Amino acid sequence: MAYKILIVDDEVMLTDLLAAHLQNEGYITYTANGAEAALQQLACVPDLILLDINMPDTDGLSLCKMIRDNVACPIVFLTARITEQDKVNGFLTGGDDYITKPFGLPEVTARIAAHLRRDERSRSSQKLFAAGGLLVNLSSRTVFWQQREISFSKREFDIIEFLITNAGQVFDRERLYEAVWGLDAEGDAGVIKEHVRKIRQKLQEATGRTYIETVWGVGYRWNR
Amino acid sequence: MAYKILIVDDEVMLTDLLAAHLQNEGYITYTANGAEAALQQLACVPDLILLDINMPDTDGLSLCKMIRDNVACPIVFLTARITEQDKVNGFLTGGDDYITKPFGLPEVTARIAAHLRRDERSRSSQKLFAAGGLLVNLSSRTVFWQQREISFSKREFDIIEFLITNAGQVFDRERLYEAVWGLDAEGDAGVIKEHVRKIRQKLQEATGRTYIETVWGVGYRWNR
DNA sequence: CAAAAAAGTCAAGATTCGGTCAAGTCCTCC
DNA sequence: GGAGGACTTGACCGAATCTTGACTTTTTTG
Repeated sequence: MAYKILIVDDEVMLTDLLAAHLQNEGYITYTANGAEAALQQLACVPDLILLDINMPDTDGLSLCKMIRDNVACPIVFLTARITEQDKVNGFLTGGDDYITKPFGLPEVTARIAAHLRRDERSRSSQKLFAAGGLLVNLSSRTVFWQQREISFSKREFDIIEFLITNAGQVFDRERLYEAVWGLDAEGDAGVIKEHVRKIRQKLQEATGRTYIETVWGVGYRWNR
Repeated sequence: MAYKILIVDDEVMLTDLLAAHLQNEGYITYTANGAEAALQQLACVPDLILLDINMPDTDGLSLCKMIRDNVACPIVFLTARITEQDKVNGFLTGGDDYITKPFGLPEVTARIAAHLRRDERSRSSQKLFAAGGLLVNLSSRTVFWQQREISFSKREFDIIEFLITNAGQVFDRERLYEAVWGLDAEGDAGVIKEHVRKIRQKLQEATGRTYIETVWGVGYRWNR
């Protein structure tokens, strides 16, 4: 299967060069020369994004956040340099990487290939979710905030697990109930309300946020 | 999109009954009354298979294996009972499920619907529409303009979703009402006027345009 | 140009939904 | 067999949303 790569940089010369090179390597490429164009191009649902975070007239961090909110693929940053501050700001999260300018084309292709391989492997069985200080480990069924563990009951964790592995998507209570209790479970999906309350309470207490958002009239959604 | 379901059982009465019922639910059905027929029918590339593993003259396990080697869709087993040994033998793998005989038709349809939904989710989890700076995400039910979210209520978003997935087409209020509220909904399609007003208001405020166009005497249309 | 028809606006009442709580049941581990 | 935690249930309340109907504006048509 051919991978789709979205290239975002303000310099047309550079995006074209990269696009030509990557097409040559067998990738399908999309380019965008600004923040707005980048967001539009997300509709192609790329497998990987090459992103210049130092584009003029663009707030790199919030563009990056927008991208992450809408697609779940690795982002490789093209940048003059990454400072410690950048890392703290959350530019780099789990699946991401950066390449400092100037760079050679072989370096770019090598990194891309490595990321796609890793992504491929981990997508099917990702067991660890990290999001802004919160660490959810599906294998050991534990949740940590900073160094401190937050304990959840079975049902509570099941709900978190389902939501977090489908982060960003909205599920109504029926679907959630079905997913956690099983297809043939009978009972009132209203229980979810109570469990969600408990989960939120614990998360709020420990982290100051609630993570699970209500979409009124529709259902719940895990917010990264 | 109509899903294709292959029904495999040696009892013609049963396959016919299931086929009739599922067609009624809007599925496209194919039937096979033996192992050989089943393998031939795989050519239709079904989205889900209902399979009796206790057919006479047939080794259920190897038939099942053959099927899996050729198509990658969930299989729901129809069986008298599943023993622990069956599970060990590998009848049940990741995406699969079983229904024990005797079963009711509602149970079958419920299971099928659930499996198809799950399958759908893993196949293409993000449904994104980008149009002129506007980013509409159907999975998370969010709408962004530049970096800023525009929030819509359930009905409002439902209307946007319908119009945007059928962008360019004109729908009269009756049709829109039917599409969003459901076929059997009773009520006045006049509500649409009010919801459209709210949608336009929010869009106008955020983006400076209205996107939903009135075709006088006919209906509404989403303009990119 | 005036009347009729269609579409848009507005405010208020009706309705639905989600959060919360308290109480009851079930289960497990001493 | 009892204590404690986990899971459910049902009722209630307030808030968000939906709907309605009267009214205004715009467009079409005779």
